[in-house]
Amino acid sequence: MKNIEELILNTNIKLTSARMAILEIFFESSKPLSYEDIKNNLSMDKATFYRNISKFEEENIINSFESNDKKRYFEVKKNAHSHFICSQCSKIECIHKEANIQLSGYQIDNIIIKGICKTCLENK
Amino acid sequence: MKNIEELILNTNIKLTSARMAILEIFFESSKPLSYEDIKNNLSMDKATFYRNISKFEEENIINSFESNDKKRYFEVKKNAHSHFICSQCSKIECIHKEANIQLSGYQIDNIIIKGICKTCLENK
DNA sequence: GCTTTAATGCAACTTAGTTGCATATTCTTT
DNA sequence: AAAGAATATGCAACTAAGTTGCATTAAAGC
Repeated sequence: MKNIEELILNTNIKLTSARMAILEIFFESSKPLSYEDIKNNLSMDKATFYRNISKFEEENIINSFESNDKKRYFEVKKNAHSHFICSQCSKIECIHKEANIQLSGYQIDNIIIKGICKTCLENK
Repeated sequence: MKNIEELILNTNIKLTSARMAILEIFFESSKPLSYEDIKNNLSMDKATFYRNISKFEEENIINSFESNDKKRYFEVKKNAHSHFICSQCSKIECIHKEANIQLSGYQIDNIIIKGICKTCLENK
Protein backbone atom coordinates (compact mmCIF):
# COMPACT_ATOMS: atom_id res chain seq x y z
CA MET A 1 0.00 0.00 0.00
CA LYS A 2 1.88 2.98 -1.31
CA ASN A 3 -0.06 5.84 0.37
CA ILE A 4 0.91 4.65 3.83
CA GLU A 5 4.58 4.79 3.03
CA GLU A 6 4.17 8.29 1.67
CA LEU A 7 2.16 9.30 4.71
CA ILE A 8 5.08 8.47 6.96
CA LEU A 9 7.71 9.92 4.63
CA ASN A 10 5.87 13.24 4.75
CA THR A 11 6.64 13.44 8.47
CA ASN A 12 9.95 13.39 10.28
CA ILE A 13 9.52 10.00 11.82
CA LYS A 14 11.30 6.92 10.50
CA LEU A 15 9.69 4.40 8.20
CA THR A 16 9.62 1.07 10.02
CA SER A 17 7.75 -2.15 9.46
CA ALA A 18 5.95 -1.79 12.78
CA ARG A 19 4.56 1.58 11.71
CA MET A 20 3.51 0.24 8.34
CA ALA A 21 1.74 -2.68 9.99
CA ILE A 22 -0.20 -0.44 12.38
CA LEU A 23 -1.27 2.01 9.71
CA GLU A 24 -2.31 -0.72 7.29
CA ILE A 25 -4.73 -2.11 9.84
CA PHE A 26 -6.23 1.27 10.58
CA PHE A 27 -6.47 2.15 6.92
CA GLU A 28 -8.43 -0.96 6.16
CA SER A 29 -10.78 -0.62 9.10
CA SER A 30 -14.12 1.12 8.79
CA LYS A 31 -14.38 1.74 12.50
CA PRO A 32 -12.16 2.84 15.40
CA LEU A 33 -10.10 0.07 16.99
CA SER A 34 -8.46 -0.42 20.37
CA TYR A 35 -5.14 -2.14 21.02
CA GLU A 36 -7.10 -5.07 22.37
CA ASP A 37 -8.98 -5.35 19.07
CA ILE A 38 -5.89 -5.79 16.95
CA LYS A 39 -3.15 -7.13 19.17
CA ASN A 40 -3.46 -10.58 17.64
CA ASN A 41 -2.78 -9.12 14.21
CA LEU A 42 0.32 -7.35 15.41
CA SER A 43 3.70 -8.94 16.00
CA MET A 44 5.15 -6.00 17.92
CA ASP A 45 5.23 -5.37 21.64
CA LYS A 46 2.48 -3.21 23.11
CA ALA A 47 5.04 -0.60 24.12
CA THR A 48 5.95 -0.21 20.47
CA PHE A 49 2.31 0.04 19.52
CA TYR A 50 1.49 2.75 22.02
CA ARG A 51 4.68 4.71 21.36
CA ASN A 52 3.91 4.72 17.67
CA ILE A 53 0.33 5.75 18.26
CA SER A 54 1.64 8.75 20.19
CA LYS A 55 3.88 9.67 17.28
CA PHE A 56 1.01 9.32 14.84
CA GLU A 57 -1.09 11.62 16.96
CA GLU A 58 1.68 14.21 17.10
CA GLU A 59 1.93 13.99 13.33
CA ASN A 60 -1.84 14.29 13.00
CA ILE A 61 -2.21 10.98 11.21
CA ILE A 62 -4.40 9.39 13.84
CA ASN A 63 -7.28 10.43 16.10
CA SER A 64 -8.05 8.85 19.43
CA PHE A 65 -10.74 8.94 22.07
CA GLU A 66 -11.60 7.03 25.20
CA SER A 67 -14.74 4.96 25.30
CA ASN A 68 -16.67 3.87 28.34
CA ASP A 69 -15.06 0.46 28.38
CA LYS A 70 -11.94 2.21 29.71
CA LYS A 71 -10.06 1.69 26.46
CA ARG A 72 -8.68 4.14 23.94
CA TYR A 73 -9.86 3.81 20.37
CA PHE A 74 -7.84 4.88 17.37
CA GLU A 75 -8.69 5.81 13.83
CA VAL A 76 -6.86 7.15 10.80
CA LYS A 77 -7.85 10.72 9.98
CA LYS A 78 -9.46 10.34 6.59
CA ASN A 79 -12.99 11.61 6.10
CA ALA A 80 -14.05 13.57 9.16
CA HIS A 81 -17.05 12.16 11.00
CA SER A 82 -18.56 11.87 14.46
CA HIS A 83 -18.89 8.92 16.81
CA PHE A 84 -21.72 7.64 18.90
CA ILE A 85 -20.88 5.67 22.04
CA CYS A 86 -23.65 3.72 23.73
CA SER A 87 -23.44 3.97 27.52
CA GLN A 88 -25.27 0.69 27.83
CA CYS A 89 -23.67 -1.73 25.36
CA SER A 90 -20.50 0.32 24.75
CA LYS A 91 -20.82 -0.08 20.99
CA ILE A 92 -19.18 2.64 18.91
CA GLU A 93 -20.87 3.80 15.73
CA CYS A 94 -19.53 6.18 13.12
CA ILE A 95 -21.95 8.98 12.34
CA HIS A 96 -21.53 10.41 8.88
CA LYS A 97 -24.18 13.07 9.28
CA GLU A 98 -22.93 16.63 9.32
CA ALA A 99 -22.67 17.90 12.90
CA ASN A 100 -23.37 21.58 13.09
CA ILE A 101 -21.09 22.87 15.80
CA GLN A 102 -18.97 25.96 15.36
CA LEU A 103 -16.47 27.21 17.91
CA SER A 104 -14.48 30.14 16.64
CA GLY A 105 -10.82 29.99 17.64
CA TYR A 106 -10.99 26.27 18.37
CA GLN A 107 -9.79 23.35 16.26
CA ILE A 108 -12.32 20.53 16.22
CA ASP A 109 -10.91 17.07 15.54
CA ASN A 110 -13.64 14.73 16.66
CA ILE A 111 -17.17 14.83 18.00
CA ILE A 112 -18.26 12.09 20.36
CA ILE A 113 -21.91 11.69 21.18
CA LYS A 114 -22.75 9.69 24.28
CA GLY A 115 -26.16 8.22 24.89
CA ILE A 116 -28.20 5.08 24.36
CA CYS A 117 -28.25 3.46 20.96
CA LYS A 118 -31.28 2.42 18.97
CA THR A 119 -30.85 -1.28 19.68
CA CYS A 120 -30.58 -0.83 23.43
CA LEU A 121 -33.57 1.52 23.52
CA GLU A 122 -35.71 -0.94 21.60
CA ASN A 123 -34.81 -3.83 23.91
CA LYS A 124 -36.05 -2.08 27.04
CA MET B 1 -29.97 21.77 50.40
CA LYS B 2 -33.44 20.38 50.09
CA ASN B 3 -33.50 19.49 46.34
CA ILE B 4 -30.73 16.96 46.73
CA GLU B 5 -32.62 15.04 49.36
CA GLU B 6 -35.67 14.98 47.15
CA LEU B 7 -33.61 13.90 44.19
CA ILE B 8 -32.57 10.76 46.03
CA LEU B 9 -35.98 10.13 47.56
CA ASN B 10 -37.46 10.05 44.07
CA THR B 11 -35.38 6.99 43.30
CA ASN B 12 -35.27 3.63 45.00
CA ILE B 13 -31.85 4.05 46.52
CA LYS B 14 -31.30 4.85 50.16
CA LEU B 15 -30.64 8.32 51.45
CA THR B 16 -27.21 8.30 53.08
CA SER B 17 -24.82 11.02 54.16
CA ALA B 18 -22.22 9.83 51.66
CA ARG B 19 -24.67 10.30 48.82
CA MET B 20 -25.70 13.71 50.06
CA ALA B 21 -22.05 14.77 50.30
CA ILE B 22 -21.26 13.66 46.75
CA LEU B 23 -24.30 15.30 45.23
CA GLU B 24 -23.77 18.57 47.10
CA ILE B 25 -20.31 18.91 45.61
CA PHE B 26 -21.52 18.22 42.10
CA PHE B 27 -24.49 20.54 42.49
CA GLU B 28 -22.26 23.42 43.49
CA SER B 29 -19.72 22.86 40.75
CA SER B 30 -19.94 24.66 37.43
CA LYS B 31 -17.77 22.11 35.68
CA PRO B 32 -17.30 18.32 35.55
CA LEU B 33 -15.12 16.86 38.29
CA SER B 34 -13.08 13.69 38.67
CA TYR B 35 -12.65 11.67 41.86
CA GLU B 36 -9.14 13.07 42.09
CA ASP B 37 -10.53 16.60 42.04
CA ILE B 38 -12.72 16.16 45.07
CA LYS B 39 -11.29 13.32 47.11
CA ASN B 40 -9.93 15.75 49.71
CA ASN B 41 -13.43 17.09 50.28
CA LEU B 42 -14.84 13.63 50.79
CA SER B 43 -14.57 11.55 53.93
CA MET B 44 -15.70 8.32 52.33
CA ASP B 45 -13.65 5.55 50.79
CA LYS B 46 -13.16 5.62 47.03
CA ALA B 47 -15.08 2.37 46.69
CA THR B 48 -18.09 4.09 48.20
CA PHE B 49 -17.64 7.05 45.90
CA TYR B 50 -17.48 4.95 42.74
CA ARG B 51 -20.30 2.65 43.77
CA ASN B 52 -22.52 5.63 44.42
CA ILE B 53 -21.56 7.23 41.14
CA SER B 54 -22.69 4.03 39.40
CA LYS B 55 -26.01 4.20 41.21
CA PHE B 56 -26.44 7.85 40.26
CA GLU B 57 -25.81 6.99 36.65
CA GLU B 58 -28.37 4.19 36.74
CA GLU B 59 -30.83 6.63 38.26
CA ASN B 60 -29.98 9.22 35.61
CA ILE B 61 -28.89 11.82 38.13
CA ILE B 62 -25.31 12.01 36.89
CA ASN B 63 -23.50 12.01 33.56
CA SER B 64 -19.95 10.85 33.04
CA PHE B 65 -17.34 10.80 30.34
CA GLU B 66 -13.68 9.91 30.07
CA SER B 67 -11.19 12.62 29.31
CA ASN B 68 -7.77 12.20 27.78
CA ASP B 69 -6.02 12.31 31.14
CA LYS B 70 -7.35 8.79 31.69
CA LYS B 71 -9.83 9.92 34.30
CA ARG B 72 -13.59 9.87 34.37
CA TYR B 73 -15.39 13.15 34.91
CA PHE B 74 -18.80 13.45 36.49
CA GLU B 75 -21.51 16.07 36.40
CA VAL B 76 -25.03 16.46 37.68
CA LYS B 77 -27.60 16.42 34.88
CA LYS B 78 -29.07 19.88 35.10
CA ASN B 79 -29.05 22.07 32.03
CA ALA B 80 -27.93 20.01 29.05
CA HIS B 81 -24.75 21.23 27.39
CA SER B 82 -21.73 19.99 25.48
CA HIS B 83 -18.08 19.64 26.49
CA PHE B 84 -14.87 20.56 24.78
CA ILE B 85 -11.75 18.57 25.68
CA CYS B 86 -8.39 19.93 24.58
CA SER B 87 -6.08 17.16 23.36
CA GLN B 88 -3.09 19.27 24.25
CA CYS B 89 -3.72 20.73 27.72
CA SER B 90 -6.55 18.34 28.67
CA LYS B 91 -8.69 21.22 29.91
CA ILE B 92 -12.45 20.61 29.84
CA GLU B 93 -14.78 23.46 28.92
CA CYS B 94 -18.55 23.50 29.04
CA ILE B 95 -20.10 24.64 25.79
CA HIS B 96 -23.50 26.18 26.19
CA LYS B 97 -24.08 26.70 22.51
CA GLU B 98 -26.80 24.63 20.94
CA ALA B 99 -25.32 21.63 19.15
CA ASN B 100 -27.39 20.68 16.18
CA ILE B 101 -27.20 16.92 15.99
CA GLN B 102 -30.23 14.74 15.47
CA LEU B 103 -30.19 10.96 15.52
CA SER B 104 -33.62 9.48 15.29
CA GLY B 105 -34.10 6.48 17.52
CA TYR B 106 -31.12 7.39 19.70
CA GLN B 107 -31.04 9.02 23.11
CA ILE B 108 -28.35 11.69 23.31
CA ASP B 109 -27.01 12.42 26.80
CA ASN B 110 -23.80 14.28 26.20
CA ILE B 111 -21.76 15.68 23.33
CA ILE B 112 -17.98 15.76 23.68
CA ILE B 113 -15.94 17.74 21.22
CA LYS B 114 -12.26 16.91 21.02
CA GLY B 115 -9.71 19.25 19.51
CA ILE B 116 -7.31 22.02 20.41
CA CYS B 117 -8.53 24.90 22.54
CA LYS B 118 -8.16 28.58 21.80
CA THR B 119 -5.37 29.11 24.33
CA CYS B 120 -3.25 26.24 23.04
CA LEU B 121 -3.73 27.33 19.43
CA GLU B 122 -2.68 30.88 20.24
CA ASN B 123 0.48 29.75 22.05
CA LYS B 124 1.83 27.83 19.08
C1' DG C 1 -37.38 -1.47 68.63
C1' DC C 2 -36.65 -5.44 65.57
C1' DT C 3 -35.71 -7.31 61.07
C1' DT C 4 -34.56 -7.10 56.48
C1' DT C 5 -32.08 -5.03 53.03
C1' DA C 6 -28.82 -2.15 51.19
C1' DA C 7 -24.53 0.80 52.04
C1' DT C 8 -19.86 1.36 53.80
C1' DG C 9 -14.72 0.67 54.77
C1' DC C 10 -10.83 -1.80 54.15
C1' DA C 11 -7.53 -4.25 51.65
C1' DA C 12 -6.44 -6.77 47.86
C1' DC C 13 -6.95 -6.91 43.05
C1' DT C 14 -7.38 -5.70 37.89
C1' DT C 15 -5.78 -3.93 33.65
C1' DA C 16 -4.90 -0.39 30.03
C1' DG C 17 -1.26 2.07 29.30
C1' DT C 18 3.78 3.78 30.47
C1' DT C 19 8.81 3.75 31.40
C1' DG C 20 13.87 2.43 31.74
C1' DC C 21 17.27 0.26 29.57
C1' DA C 22 19.93 -2.68 26.57
C1' DT C 23 19.80 -3.96 21.77
C1' DA C 24 18.53 -3.46 16.96
C1' DT C 25 17.23 -0.79 12.99
C1' DT C 26 16.91 3.28 10.09
C1' DC C 27 18.91 7.21 7.88
C1' DT C 28 22.73 10.27 6.92
C1' DT C 29 27.45 11.35 5.87
C1' DT C 30 31.59 10.59 3.79
C1' DA D 1 29.11 0.75 0.69
C1' DA D 2 30.67 1.22 5.52
C1' DA D 3 30.61 3.86 9.57
C1' DG D 4 28.33 6.79 12.78
C1' DA D 5 24.54 9.29 14.85
C1' DA D 6 19.88 9.09 15.93
C1' DT D 7 15.87 6.87 16.63
C1' DA D 8 12.90 2.53 17.21
C1' DT D 9 12.12 -1.88 19.40
C1' DG D 10 11.42 -5.70 22.96
C1' DC D 11 11.33 -7.02 27.46
C1' DA D 12 10.14 -6.66 32.06
C1' DA D 13 8.87 -3.96 35.68
C1' DC D 14 5.89 -0.36 36.92
C1' DT D 15 1.67 3.05 37.46
C1' DA D 16 -2.77 4.41 38.80
C1' DA D 17 -7.79 4.79 38.07
C1' DG D 18 -11.22 2.10 39.05
C1' DT D 19 -13.28 -2.59 40.90
C1' DT D 20 -14.40 -6.51 44.00
C1' DG D 21 -15.02 -9.62 48.17
C1' DC D 22 -16.22 -9.63 52.60
C1' DA D 23 -17.17 -8.40 57.28
C1' DT D 24 -19.47 -4.57 59.55
C1' DT D 25 -22.74 -0.75 59.89
C1' DA D 26 -26.60 2.06 58.82
C1' DA D 27 -31.29 2.88 56.61
C1' DA D 28 -36.19 1.66 55.73
C1' DG D 29 -40.25 -1.22 56.42
C1' DC D 30 -43.18 -3.36 59.79
